[in-house]
Amino acid sequence: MPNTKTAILSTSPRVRISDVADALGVTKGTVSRALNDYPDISETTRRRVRRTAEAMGYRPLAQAQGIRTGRTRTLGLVLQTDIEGAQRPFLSDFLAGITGAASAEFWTLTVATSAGGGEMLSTLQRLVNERKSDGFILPRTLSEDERMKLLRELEVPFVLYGRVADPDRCAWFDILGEEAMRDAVLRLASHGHRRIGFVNGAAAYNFSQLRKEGFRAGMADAGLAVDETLMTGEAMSRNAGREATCRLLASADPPTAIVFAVDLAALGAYDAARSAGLAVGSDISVISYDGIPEGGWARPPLTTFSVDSRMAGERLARILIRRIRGEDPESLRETALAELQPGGSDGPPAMTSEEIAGRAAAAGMR
Amino acid sequence: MPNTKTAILSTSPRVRISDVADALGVTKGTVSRALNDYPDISETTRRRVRRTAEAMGYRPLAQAQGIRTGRTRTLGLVLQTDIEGAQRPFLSDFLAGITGAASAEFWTLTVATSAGGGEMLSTLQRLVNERKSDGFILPRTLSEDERMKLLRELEVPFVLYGRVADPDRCAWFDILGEEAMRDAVLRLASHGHRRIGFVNGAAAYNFSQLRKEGFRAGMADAGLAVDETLMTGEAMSRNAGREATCRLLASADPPTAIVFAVDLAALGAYDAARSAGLAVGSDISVISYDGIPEGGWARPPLTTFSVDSRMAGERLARILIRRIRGEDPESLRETALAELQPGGSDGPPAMTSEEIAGRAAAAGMR
DNA sequence: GGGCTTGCCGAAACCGGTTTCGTAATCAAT
DNA sequence: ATTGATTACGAAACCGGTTTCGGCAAGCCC
Repeated sequence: MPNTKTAILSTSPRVRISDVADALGVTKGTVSRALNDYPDISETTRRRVRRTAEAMGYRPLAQAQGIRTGRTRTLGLVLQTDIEGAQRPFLSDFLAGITGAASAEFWTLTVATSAGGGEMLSTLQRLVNERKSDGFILPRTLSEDERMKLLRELEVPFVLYGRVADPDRCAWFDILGEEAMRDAVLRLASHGHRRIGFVNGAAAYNFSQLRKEGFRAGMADAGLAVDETLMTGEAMSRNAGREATCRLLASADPPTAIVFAVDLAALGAYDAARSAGLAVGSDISVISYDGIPEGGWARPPLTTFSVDSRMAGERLARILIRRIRGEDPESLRETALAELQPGGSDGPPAMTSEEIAGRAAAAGMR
Repeated sequence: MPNTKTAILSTSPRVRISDVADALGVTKGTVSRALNDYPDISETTRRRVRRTAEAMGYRPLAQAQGIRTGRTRTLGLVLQTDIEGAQRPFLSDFLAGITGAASAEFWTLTVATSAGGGEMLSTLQRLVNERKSDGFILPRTLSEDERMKLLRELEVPFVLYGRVADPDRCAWFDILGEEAMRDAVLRLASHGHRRIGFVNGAAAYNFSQLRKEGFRAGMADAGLAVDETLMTGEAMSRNAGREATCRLLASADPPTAIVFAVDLAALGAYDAARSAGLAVGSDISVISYDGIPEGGWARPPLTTFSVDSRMAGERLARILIRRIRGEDPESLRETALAELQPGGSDGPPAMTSEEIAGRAAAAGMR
């Protein structure tokens, strides 16, 4: 009866697979197969191995497994840093969500950044090539997303934060922004608004298409006609939001309420309203989407549909892990709703469209 | 003459060390030693190996190296997510700095998060144990930093973002916040202010001690006496800043200017000033520190000393890499200055201390 | 010219795992 | 009882590197 050491009570040096094997009197191959659910291991042995491994605190070294399997239980996230503010406020929560869910299954997160789109692709390549990541979370899905194309080609698993028109081999998680936009319109309509404008985000993002559709759906549900002159977009920053608002206010028959696809842009509406001498929340109503903290500090606080970034990170991580483990992407598509966070930026219209036009003209917006 | 393949023109599969060795007609041991500067390789061979490896696009697989060497060219960063807003605005830039500098030397970044301090320590342990990180960047240095103690004990390299009293085996990078506080006082004094208050951050952070000293140094340089009743602290959020400001305004002989250690707190001063009917920038002057974007949107824009987080990330990454490579920590200590970003929140005093006291009393602050 | 270094490299062990292959033992079928 | 298939595991190769060890050849000294 050889090999009957009982090396329990592991000190600081790592417990290796051979330690577990020795303690059980089997070979490390057996331990490995038992832990990885190979079919040629008896149920009895599997249980014995499981128990002892657990008791000894054995955790396989991901990088050692990786040299044979090619996988190291690592998620990848490449952030694009040249885009306007966008992900800033959420980033911390988003990362917390991802790493929280990942570490629960003993996975980790590798983060990289890139400036331009080209650099983005080469960064993905590099991470794949150096096996620093088994798959990727792709935030900010574009309608035509080259990251997606590349990873499909390389046959590297990924999950989108956002949806996409061509769903071939795509897993995703997304917040139903279109529902929020729809609800925003209905809420404004119930306040009594009939002329409602829409300021969208950049058209390159897939979410912009969806939110626009949601706005239209809301208008239809409310029995209101969409005035195409009150639809504008490409507003991803506070400044762009201010300019877009000024354009709407300067129109012949300005809106009494505006729905924004992006909070940052909605904050610009505050600046524009101040210039025109209009009070946000009464003279002009604003509802937006994102739930950034600055919205809560604004006066009046911004009414917005807030997104739980931490939950998004968690669910994305879990989906990606299942995807990497080989599950069918078609079955890995989840969505959630944004949550209305009522502020003081919307209410019954205190002014008519004509009166607003007058104020705007007086402020020299026309 | 065996082994004379010339497997140039690598296709998609990785170039392995054995490919390089075969191409040169040497063993992989020789290639490895040549690339890692072993002394027992002739200069001629070393150059030949270098050139061929480069030409073939060979990059060693970090995880494969790691199983023998224990190191995988990976930096670690553990973010604490339960603390108020603090790092939010900078995080994206900070990460961009770290990963930019890291990837330039073919290193990567592993990010983890933790809620409490205890979880923080176990997360560090886990990353070290699973060899997911060769060393750590520790942001937000505390005066008594347990992370530091743990890593010292485990003999894992780290670099502080911030300085610390006990510099034993510590490398660091820091912004000289005390200099900024000093300059802030001098600027206010040159405006003509003589009663200047100070609102510090949380005392647990080492930077708070330093910034307080900087404030005192500035007062001394300006020939002004420090009134201890005008010194307060623990203001890390907008709300806390508002409350601290109210306390100062409610004092018998309130300040005409306040220096803040943290931008977020300074924004709270805007709220307090509004409540008291005081105009920031004239009735009451404010200068702060951090350079968060919200400061620029405030009205008037916040005068602040801004920190280049991207540069901080870059330098921290470079220092940590050198530290991991074995350089002496004593030689790895760098600092930089914050840069004054003038806004409209400071200027010559438009009111006396008595007048301010009157306004505060009228607003019911007393 | 013989012994002793020294420089330089090949051979092989090693790191901590996974996976293939072969085979002893068990079981079912003839 | 013999055969054939199955089960369950040991032995060993393997992944892509690093590091130790040993030995050949050239250089040095006397």
